[in-house]
Amino acid sequence: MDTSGIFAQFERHIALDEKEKLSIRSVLISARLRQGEFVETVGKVTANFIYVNSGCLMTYYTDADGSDHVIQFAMAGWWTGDLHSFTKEEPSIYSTRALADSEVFYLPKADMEMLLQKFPKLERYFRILFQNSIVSHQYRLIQNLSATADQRYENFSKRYPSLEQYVPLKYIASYLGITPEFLSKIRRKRSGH
Amino acid sequence: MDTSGIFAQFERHIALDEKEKLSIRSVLISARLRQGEFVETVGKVTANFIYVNSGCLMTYYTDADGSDHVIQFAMAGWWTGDLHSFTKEEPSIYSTRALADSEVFYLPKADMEMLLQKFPKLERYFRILFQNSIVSHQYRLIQNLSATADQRYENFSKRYPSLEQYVPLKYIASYLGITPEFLSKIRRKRSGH
DNA sequence: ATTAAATCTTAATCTGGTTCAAGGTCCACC
DNA sequence: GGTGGACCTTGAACCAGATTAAGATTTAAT
Repeated sequence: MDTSGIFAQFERHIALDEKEKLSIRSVLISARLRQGEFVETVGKVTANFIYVNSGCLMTYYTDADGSDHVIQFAMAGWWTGDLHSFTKEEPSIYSTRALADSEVFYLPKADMEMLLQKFPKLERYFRILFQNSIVSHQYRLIQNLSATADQRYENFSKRYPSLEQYVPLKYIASYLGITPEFLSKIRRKRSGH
Repeated sequence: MDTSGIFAQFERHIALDEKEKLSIRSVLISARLRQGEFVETVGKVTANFIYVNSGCLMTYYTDADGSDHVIQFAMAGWWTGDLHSFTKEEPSIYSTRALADSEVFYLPKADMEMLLQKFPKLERYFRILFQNSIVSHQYRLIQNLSATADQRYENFSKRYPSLEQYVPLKYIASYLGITPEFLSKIRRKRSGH
């Protein structure tokens, strides 16, 4: 599978020489996912950090009532997975699945740790990645605390216009923290009457 | 000011020798804050990453209506600040202030970058710190999406028992995403009738 | 092509939580 | 020791969004 995308991603924050790329390439596991296919399931330890090369993945939490709550969508160029399970090696409370046919690279935990030891600049890469991710999480939190469903939907559409193609509305509703029915109402109002 | 706490914190994830500690100590700026004092205010660029040595700080967002929404509390041993403003050097949308008399260390951005260059193991420290922070943020997001105010309050009390001493209830309500009035109602129900 | 399943919409009703307004409590400060 | 101010509580009216149930539309499998 083509690794130019993932290296372009690394090189947004750090420089890599051929030797380093070779090491990284040698541990990445490429996989093709069919739409709907599960990557991680509740109860199993997350063995890999996941890079989305193409397509779109979704990570969600299923509560006691059986309702799903979307934590994040991951498009091409994003990393995803359950960091809690991955870090602590405890069973995951989330599920991750493909929303469209997708190509991903798995980075197994042991290999990731090896790479981090061997190339400290990768620590820098992931430090920056996670730092930015915190900013996004805080932004979303603020949105949920202070904006109406209507405003949240508008911001979501602006922020992730491409997602509305891939993603069924019910998952967008879930991401926004509302029901599909209410999103439907919002959309009708928005579209004129 | 006593730096043993902050180094103990570093050493939870990385080992530091005396030379490294000296470098770090030489750039940390210690400060004492009075209860209520502002550390960062809306509209100004966040110049420092902030370590809380003792006491308790709070970071919050003030929306268009003038309501405050608490993003995080930071107790002794925690780092805090507006990572967006700090990273991008854009005006902060958050305020940070002391909830009790507190001691903090400021780590100015330029010094932090210098330290990260000089001691790559600090990249590792902050990578782990941020990685864990993402897990917490996701946990809170899930709570807000799937649990009732009642459950959220219960979980908060269990998770941060010490905070209920420092923190006025109205800020806990804000953190939970409800009004003080409704928190009051929840507390009454909880305490018998 | 046909059917079944998943998704999206509509409308009526209901509820968790807000808003508004008032009163009570606990300080700090002159 | 009283007065002002921040905080907490209470209750009534209200609303954003949930729930329930039904129908309409799209998608995918046979």
